[in-house]
Amino acid sequence: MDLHAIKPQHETRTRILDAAEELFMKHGFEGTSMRHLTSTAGVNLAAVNYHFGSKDALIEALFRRRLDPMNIERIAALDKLEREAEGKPLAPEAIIRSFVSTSLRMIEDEQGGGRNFIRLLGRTYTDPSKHIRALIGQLYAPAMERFKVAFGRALQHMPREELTWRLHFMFGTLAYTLAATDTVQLIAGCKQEDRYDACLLEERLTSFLVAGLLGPLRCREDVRKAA
Amino acid sequence: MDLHAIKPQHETRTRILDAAEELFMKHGFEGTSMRHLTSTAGVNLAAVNYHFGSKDALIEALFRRRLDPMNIERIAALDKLEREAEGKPLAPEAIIRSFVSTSLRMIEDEQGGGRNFIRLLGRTYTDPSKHIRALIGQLYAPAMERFKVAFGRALQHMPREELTWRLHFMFGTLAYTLAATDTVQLIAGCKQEDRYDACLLEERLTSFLVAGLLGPLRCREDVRKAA
DNA sequence: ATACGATTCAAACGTTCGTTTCCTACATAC
DNA sequence: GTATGTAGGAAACGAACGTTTGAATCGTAT
Repeated sequence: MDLHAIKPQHETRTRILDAAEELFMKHGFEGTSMRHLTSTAGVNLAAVNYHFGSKDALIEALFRRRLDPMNIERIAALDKLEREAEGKPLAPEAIIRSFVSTSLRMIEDEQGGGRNFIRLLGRTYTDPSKHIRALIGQLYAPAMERFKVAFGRALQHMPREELTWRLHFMFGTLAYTLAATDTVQLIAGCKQEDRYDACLLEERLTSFLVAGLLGPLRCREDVRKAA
Repeated sequence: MDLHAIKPQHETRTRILDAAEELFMKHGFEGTSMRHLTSTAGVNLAAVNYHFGSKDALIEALFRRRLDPMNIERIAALDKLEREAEGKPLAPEAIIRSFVSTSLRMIEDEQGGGRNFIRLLGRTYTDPSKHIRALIGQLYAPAMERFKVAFGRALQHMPREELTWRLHFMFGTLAYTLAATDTVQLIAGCKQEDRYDACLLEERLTSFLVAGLLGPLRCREDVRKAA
């Protein structure tokens, strides 16, 4: 339990988590067998159950490892924004950026498994398993609450209900963008080169989200008339 | 092979497809076993392999049954728009509507399994399996090409590359919205009542997408400066 | 009545799944 | 030295998987 023993102590766990990110991203949770997973990680078949307890517990540990620091970072970025604004309302674009860039920067993490995780995460928002969706929702809850309040303050003229929906759409756009880093082919004709240019992607995505969030409100009559 | 024999002939197939939509949506492809599927459908375990050949072939048939008519309907709606416009460029909002409303109207299909299918479809755009994503892409290809051209004509000032990305974002927003009809809780505080009001949802989603699509372009300098 | 193709059925196929067991290896503490 | 607790490894567990088989059943045409 001494300090100089810590690294080898956790090495197996880390190898398992890294392999899990890669394989769960490639083949899904149910599509990845423990045998495939442990042999990719270069550990014994029993290692997952020894270190994590079960496959489900491994999945939970996998998301906690990345998501908790990510959301802490997001909240810190928002805190910094608000400190600098000194009480003045924040620009919606700045709030969006502080949320989005945390995810996008991880896409460029080539050597670390960040990119694998991000794609996996984007897809898991709509995972079939209620249990997994609940886990993700729970891990996101603190940051989400914080950002909802911030957007509410920045857009005081917008009805709360409308805001909730627009945040939902924004969140969905981000999730899909993260998950579909190679589904771009669906909308054929995309150049390969800038697919992973996270900086350019952040600009494109941000301006889309800002426009969507600030788009003109429709009054009830408009809605009824269109129906 | 006579006409009066057709209904019972296809009843088992239909029962299987309906049950598959429900269970694949609830538990995913790999999470749904043939035993669970066939017992839910009220048919024999061997029926799937007899009528479809394999589980994979069933998945393909499932998507073809709904997606082909949907895309035909979409293209027809676009044709009608262009006929009525008599050569004048179409309003982007009208194009968006003709794509989106086909999906959203199916959400309200309670008794038919339309809602199940739509949620399943929205999630499958980012399915782990390359094979399945390729299938979806192939089934969408004709309609997608058609809509890309229509948007290109409606937005001649927009660089093709930018347009491609915005269509990608729009498609993602729609996909997530369809898939996450109960993940709305992530952005907590949503009223239950209007969750499935497809008409209201269409208005909200359309105005978000229109705003995002038409949002201000950023010139290269803006992008660089922000980086 | 008989023959025949299409469909349904119970049972079994071999494989793979997540998990567990039990043994060994190796530290550190006494 | 011996004891002790942590980690790795080989083998096996029972259960569940997708698929196949061969016989039974049905409706229809001869």
